[in-house]
Amino acid sequence: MGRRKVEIKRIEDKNRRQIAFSKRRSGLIKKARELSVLCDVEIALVVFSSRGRLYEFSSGDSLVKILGRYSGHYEQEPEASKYHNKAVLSFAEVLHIVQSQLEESTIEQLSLRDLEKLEIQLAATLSGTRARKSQLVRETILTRQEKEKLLKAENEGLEREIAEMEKNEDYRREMAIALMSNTENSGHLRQRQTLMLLPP
Amino acid sequence: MGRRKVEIKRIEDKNRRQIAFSKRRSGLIKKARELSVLCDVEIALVVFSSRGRLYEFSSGDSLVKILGRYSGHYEQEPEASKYHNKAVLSFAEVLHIVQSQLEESTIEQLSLRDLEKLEIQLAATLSGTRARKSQLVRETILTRQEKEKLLKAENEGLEREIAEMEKNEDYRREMAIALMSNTENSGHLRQRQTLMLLPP
DNA sequence: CCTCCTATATATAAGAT
DNA sequence: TATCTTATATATAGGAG
Repeated sequence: MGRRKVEIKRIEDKNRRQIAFSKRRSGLIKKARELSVLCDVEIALVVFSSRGRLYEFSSGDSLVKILGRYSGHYEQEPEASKYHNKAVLSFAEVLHIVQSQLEESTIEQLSLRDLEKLEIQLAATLSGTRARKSQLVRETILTRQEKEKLLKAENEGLEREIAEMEKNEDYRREMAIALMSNTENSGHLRQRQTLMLLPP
Repeated sequence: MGRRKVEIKRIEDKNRRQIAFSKRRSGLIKKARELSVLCDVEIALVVFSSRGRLYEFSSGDSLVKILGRYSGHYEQEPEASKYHNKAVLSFAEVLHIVQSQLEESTIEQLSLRDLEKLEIQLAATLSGTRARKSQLVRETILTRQEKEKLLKAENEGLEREIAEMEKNEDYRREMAIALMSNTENSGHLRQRQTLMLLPP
């Protein structure tokens, strides 16, 4: 698009590369914005320069919404939903670990803006792992036995989660959202849900 | 860039919007790929169509690498560093855990189980940032105008979430649970919760 | 939803400031 | 490095299949 055609391969000249980066980065972000506005869609774009600088664009109102759509996407994947159970297996455990790391330290001191950046990046990263996972899931076949084992473990995990939820008002909603994306059609959940809905 | 100039605002005609989405989406992804190749940088791009489909591009060699750059970025932020350090440390810890769990493998080679562990941890970290964010929001002094704006946006988001959920029986109860646990300080939610709890 | 077509609108490579 | 200029390369709107 310039005076001459450029091959799409790494630009070796450092100077030219930097100029191209600057121009194309802003062009890319502009395009992303246009697409999100014109077509009313959510877009998250993150660019890391080779020197570690971060550039980003997000159409995002709230990440909750984006993630909601995201899980919606996978929830509708029939193949994958069968196996999502697995993810719940260690959720409570891991959540506990991560929270104990983050809670105490300085996540508390981050600004809203910083938190949002963090969210965007986590979401982008997450989407990468999930995409890869669904690909794997399509290729994977689990035996019935394995499934049963997982279900059992999952129920144990859920009990812990619920216990935790009841301890911490602030996290309930987040937990539920997180759970939502991992518990789709799990029949063994219904009973527990019913208990929640119809407390004594 | 076509037969006529197009204003950058939501395309109301559904058909034209869909066509523009398809064309521009592929154009955007192409541009992202070109930028990452030409300038040798990491890029993550995620696009959610309004109907929940997911499109993405990632230059990502490995997530680990991207995460590494992420922490590098924040470690090098001079002004914010005193606040970021701790958080970055925590994040780095998480990263370390992930890495030690996965040992020598790259993300491309991870097992389903490992990917899910990674996903879980990311999701958990995200939930931590979101929880912290909503706390911050609550603590922040907002003008009445700002509050109204937020509530309106939130309700709109909720309406969409609910619309999506109503397509799927299995999620109703989970959402009800999630909403239930936030009844306390969100008056604007109550009405909707009732609807959720007592479906037609 | 694609692909192909064509006329135009945009993006951008070089160069200059 | 940021901006402006200009020639050219690309992207894409509208239409047809």
